Amino acid sequence: MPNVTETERRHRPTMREVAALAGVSLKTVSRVINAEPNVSPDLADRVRTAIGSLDYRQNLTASSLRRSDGKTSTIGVLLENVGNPFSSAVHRAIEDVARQRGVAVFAGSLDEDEFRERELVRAFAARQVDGLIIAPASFDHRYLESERRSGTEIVFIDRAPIDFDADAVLTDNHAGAVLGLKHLMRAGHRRIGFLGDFRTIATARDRFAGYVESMRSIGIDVDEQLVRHDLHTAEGADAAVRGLLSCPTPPTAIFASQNLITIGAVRALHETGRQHSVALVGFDDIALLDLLDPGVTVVAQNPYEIGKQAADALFRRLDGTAGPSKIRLLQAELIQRGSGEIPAPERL
Amino acid sequence: MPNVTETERRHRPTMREVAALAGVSLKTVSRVINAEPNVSPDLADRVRTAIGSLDYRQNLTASSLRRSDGKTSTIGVLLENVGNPFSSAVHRAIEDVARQRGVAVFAGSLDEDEFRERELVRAFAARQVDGLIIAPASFDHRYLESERRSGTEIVFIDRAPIDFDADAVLTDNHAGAVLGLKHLMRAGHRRIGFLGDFRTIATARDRFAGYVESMRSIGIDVDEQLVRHDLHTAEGADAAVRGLLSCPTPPTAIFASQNLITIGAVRALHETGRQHSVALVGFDDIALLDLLDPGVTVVAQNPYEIGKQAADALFRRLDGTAGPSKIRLLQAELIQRGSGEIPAPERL
DNA sequence: GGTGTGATTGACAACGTTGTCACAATGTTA
DNA sequence: TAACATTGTGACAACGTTGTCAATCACACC
Repeated sequence: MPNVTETERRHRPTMREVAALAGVSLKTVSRVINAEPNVSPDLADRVRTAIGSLDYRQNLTASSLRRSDGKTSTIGVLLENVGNPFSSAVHRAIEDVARQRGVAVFAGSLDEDEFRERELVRAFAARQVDGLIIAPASFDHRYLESERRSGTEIVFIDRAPIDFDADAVLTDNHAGAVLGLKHLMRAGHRRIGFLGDFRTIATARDRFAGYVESMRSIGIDVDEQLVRHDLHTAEGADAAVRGLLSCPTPPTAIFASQNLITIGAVRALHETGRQHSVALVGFDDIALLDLLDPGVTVVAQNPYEIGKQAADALFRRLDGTAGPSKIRLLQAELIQRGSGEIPAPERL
Repeated sequence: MPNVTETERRHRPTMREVAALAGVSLKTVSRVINAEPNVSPDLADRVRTAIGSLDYRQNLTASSLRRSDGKTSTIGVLLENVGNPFSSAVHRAIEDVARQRGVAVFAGSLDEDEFRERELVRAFAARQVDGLIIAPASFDHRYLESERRSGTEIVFIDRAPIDFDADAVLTDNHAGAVLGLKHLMRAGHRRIGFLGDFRTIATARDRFAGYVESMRSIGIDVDEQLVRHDLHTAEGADAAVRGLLSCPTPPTAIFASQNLITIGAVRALHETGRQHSVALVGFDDIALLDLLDPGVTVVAQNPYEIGKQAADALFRRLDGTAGPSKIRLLQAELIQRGSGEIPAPERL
């Protein structure tokens, strides 16, 4: 086969070429492609034949530019990190819903970076997405007003919108933390360590608030020595747990409030041989936690459900549903596997 | 604040409006936005002020429609499943490379479905992506010729292109399997079970070929009783391992040739209490495998590196690099953690 | 036969942008 | 001073498509 020349190479067949080959007008081709009524069967056949022989593909960007509704059948998803298990489960759920509607999905990672968030919103908006699903890294979402004014629907996930009115699908982090802590307390624990993510993150603050409230509810004031904030990696959590365990009066149980933190905590407990004596409850489920010894008890969010509900909410808006914005609050679930049921040692 | 009316709502400001406000021509606005030379500073300032006060955003779809190169700064990524750890690590790597170039990334899951692959290629092509990175589910890639003819660059990952000439980034699955099996053999194992994915998948066949060759190399013909193909889920693998273990002459070691299969195998071994007596080597690494007891020895691919090299290759082509297509073959790495070092029992 | 109705078809403009070109103003050279 | 290059600017067409509208045709009705 001879080399394709540059001119041949760059060119996708256009409607005009299909029209010429079929011997009809441009508009008739458009009608066939968009399945508009009132095209005679023989012309339609000729058009379809021409489409087949040229291997014509519609240019959706030109189409949506011209269309009156301007819809591109494209949405953008902004996640913490497309590579982490939580985000990617959310992503998959959104894709499943979008797929049924022929909607393509842009995805991007924020890495807790506000600047990156705005950059991605801008990049997706410039590509005329119909809607955005955002797990925000920023703390002031007023900048999104101008996107919405221009017709982009927006749904928040995981973290609530701030100074901005929009639909959201969230987990009740406060209640989730309380669930985990009450469980540890039922096993007799009173000295419970808390491992938290960056306090700039609203969900981290909510989980800490749940911890504080649970402790207070049994008349215990929070002991600062048992609290480690601003952890964000497994390594940081590992070090934090080693620190807690070497306190003069170490905790008898640990509440690890995020998945990477749970991994770090598990590692520290295993490596110091304390996994059977110090109780542990994590937040967020991860594969294989059930196969550890002991299995790790967690308060599990349902990331797939978050993604699904967010996508449903977004498409409902895109279908024209009006009405006040709605926050959907999902409840986390306690999964008992052993580590959270380790009883507190006898009181001294 | 009064309600935004429908007309206000749908409308993004256009260059025309910016031009009117700044008192210049459309083309001058275009020049400022594209940083073309030869615009007087004061006009440029007026344009920038107008852009700011209208909160104008360029419409990239219109721009790329008009541009001579037709580039959209958008690529599409087709993965097994955006929600699984391997795919999502690849995805993240691609995003990181794309980000540096201001390129947005579409992602989609194939779930081993050829039809879905074609559907997604079509969906992304209709949106005028500049390039595609594909972990294919199909077995004949000639249908992609027409995409490439129209200027879309294509790079394959994980699985080689078939009847189609394109760049690819692959792991040497055959060598990887040999690596794992030789390791088990060094620990004295001769009866080694094999757990394989669908044989329709080329990588699964390669890994099995590595198993067969390794066994033959020490003079052992493959015992069909020790081989279980066409597993695709953890549950299937779990059942398969239970089956293997209840053979009259069960294997002393197991090679689990994929990540979900490894999870199922680990589960079966733990639940039957054989995790310390039957050796196990898995293919693909997963978080927490190191914390199990025993830790799970694996032959690890490097999904991030696959994604990174694929994106690099794609952008090199998009930058105009010609030349014959190139297959990059990455080597898998053995990570010893305990399960693969369990010695074979004394010969009878 | 005149008129209305609906189906079929195409010419044309427009979506928001950039490429091309023409033109005026200014500076530079012989 | 004439000729010419350079800079700055805008008018216009075009990218590939769809919305609008008008024209044509067949048919049915009074």
